[in-house]
Amino acid sequence: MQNKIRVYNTLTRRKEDFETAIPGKVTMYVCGPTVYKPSHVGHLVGPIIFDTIKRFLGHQGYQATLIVNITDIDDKLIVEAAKRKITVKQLADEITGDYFQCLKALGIESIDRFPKATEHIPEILAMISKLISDSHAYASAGDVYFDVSSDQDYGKLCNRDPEQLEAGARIELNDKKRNPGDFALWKGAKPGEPFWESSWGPGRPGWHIECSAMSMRWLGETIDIHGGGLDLQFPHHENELAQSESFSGKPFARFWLHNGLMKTGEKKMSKSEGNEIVVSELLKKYPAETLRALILSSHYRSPIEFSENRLIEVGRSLETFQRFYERVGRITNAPVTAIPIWNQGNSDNEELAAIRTRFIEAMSDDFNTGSALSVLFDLVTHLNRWIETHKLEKDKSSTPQLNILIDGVSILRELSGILGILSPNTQTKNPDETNGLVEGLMGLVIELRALARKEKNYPTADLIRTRLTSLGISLEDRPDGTGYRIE
RNA sequence: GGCCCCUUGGCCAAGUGGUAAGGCAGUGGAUUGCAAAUCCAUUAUCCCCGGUUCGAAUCCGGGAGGGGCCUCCA
Repeated sequence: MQNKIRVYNTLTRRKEDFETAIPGKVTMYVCGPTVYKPSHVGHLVGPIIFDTIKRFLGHQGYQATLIVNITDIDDKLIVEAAKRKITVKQLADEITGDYFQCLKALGIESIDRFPKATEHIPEILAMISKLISDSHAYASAGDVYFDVSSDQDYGKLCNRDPEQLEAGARIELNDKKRNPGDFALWKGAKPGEPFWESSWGPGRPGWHIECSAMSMRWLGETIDIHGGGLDLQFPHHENELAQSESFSGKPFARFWLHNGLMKTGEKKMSKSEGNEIVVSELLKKYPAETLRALILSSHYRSPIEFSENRLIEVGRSLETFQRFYERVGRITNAPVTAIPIWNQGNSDNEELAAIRTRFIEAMSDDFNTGSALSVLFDLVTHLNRWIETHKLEKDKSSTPQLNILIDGVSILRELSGILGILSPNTQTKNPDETNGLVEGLMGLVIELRALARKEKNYPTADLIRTRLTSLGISLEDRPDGTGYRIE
């Protein structure tokens, strides 16, 4: 029943058949944010993509579990909290709240758990202890380091020899380390810093160990999908992989998926570049679905150039769907949401079935959302053409043709739900529109204009329309009457 | 310096061996009193040079341009 899914695996650098450890189940771990500054657009790329992947896997019959961690203890948090004269906890809570709001706005509700580093200190300590006793790590003056030379495979994820890594020679010099490439599992606390007690003295976890500990705690020693931004491939994921497999002796993740990075002005968007677009600010100006659609319009491994122009362009393309929904609503005399989603695509109509198959195949090929989205445009064009060919706007009685339209809408709702976009009525409505006053006034104006048109008083009719346009209201004379849209 | 990736129409973007999806913008047509919306049509020497092949955007080699990682980063 399940379609064959192909996935690009960073570890092997090729597309592979997607097979999970337990048939029918998928465990997914995606690296989340370090919560010290509000989320920028780049931070949401991963969540949007992996949310979409989970939706699709669910649609294909998998039972998927998705976990995204929150890094709530880290040097950057300590610095930022000190700068703002608040505690690390206060800072983490505030920024985590911002992150959750962004996720909610973007329709990301599929994440099953958000484990926090600070809530997994016992697991982290246990893991470090075992790594030390297995000679994969060593304590050194209050710190604990992972011994890179103890791992034969080190470098396999990013396809590099340890010597090449050292050749970079930009690794921080630290005489507590045996090898320059060794990385901290535990960092001894300096005076005034937050700390947890440990056998090696007071301190805090290193950056990478939390993900290993939390991934294993919630999903087991081998997970199916480990995801994150391309910039995490090294050193973060390489180190996670090394310490996890040294710890368990088992493969840490079956598939490593890395999403491309958001760029602004040719450069990667990042806090350190100082070119980041804060999501909460952006969402004041643009619907969240537009941002989501922008990200899904290209392949997840490609870099995305962010600009407001792009966002406006995508928003414009999305209007086609909203207009279509309104058009269908007028034909069926009910909101389009009243049309159920059958989720099985068992339309008798061959053309609809073929379109649906194209979508599933696009998604099955390494989650090609851009290609899948184009299928949805084709579907709407097909259905608009269907409406015109069969004059469904003029003859609204129930006919086989109308039923096929409804089949098509059901499929559109089903498929767009996988991408998490194109939901009806999600465009921000003008609040005035809901209180009935505008509606009443518009009815009056349209009636007056209809009278003028009847008398062939076109200058007056056009004056009304032009003036409304300048107010941001467009009139549309349709076969079944005049309608209006507020921009 | 090392490792990796990208380059498709005005812009964005699918497409890994059989002669180019889709979106935005533009143009022409249908429709309309005129528009809008919708539909139809239309816009590509696939960065350059060479090679492999009956056949390449797709594979190989070289070149140019751009990006990522090697340090915190989604």
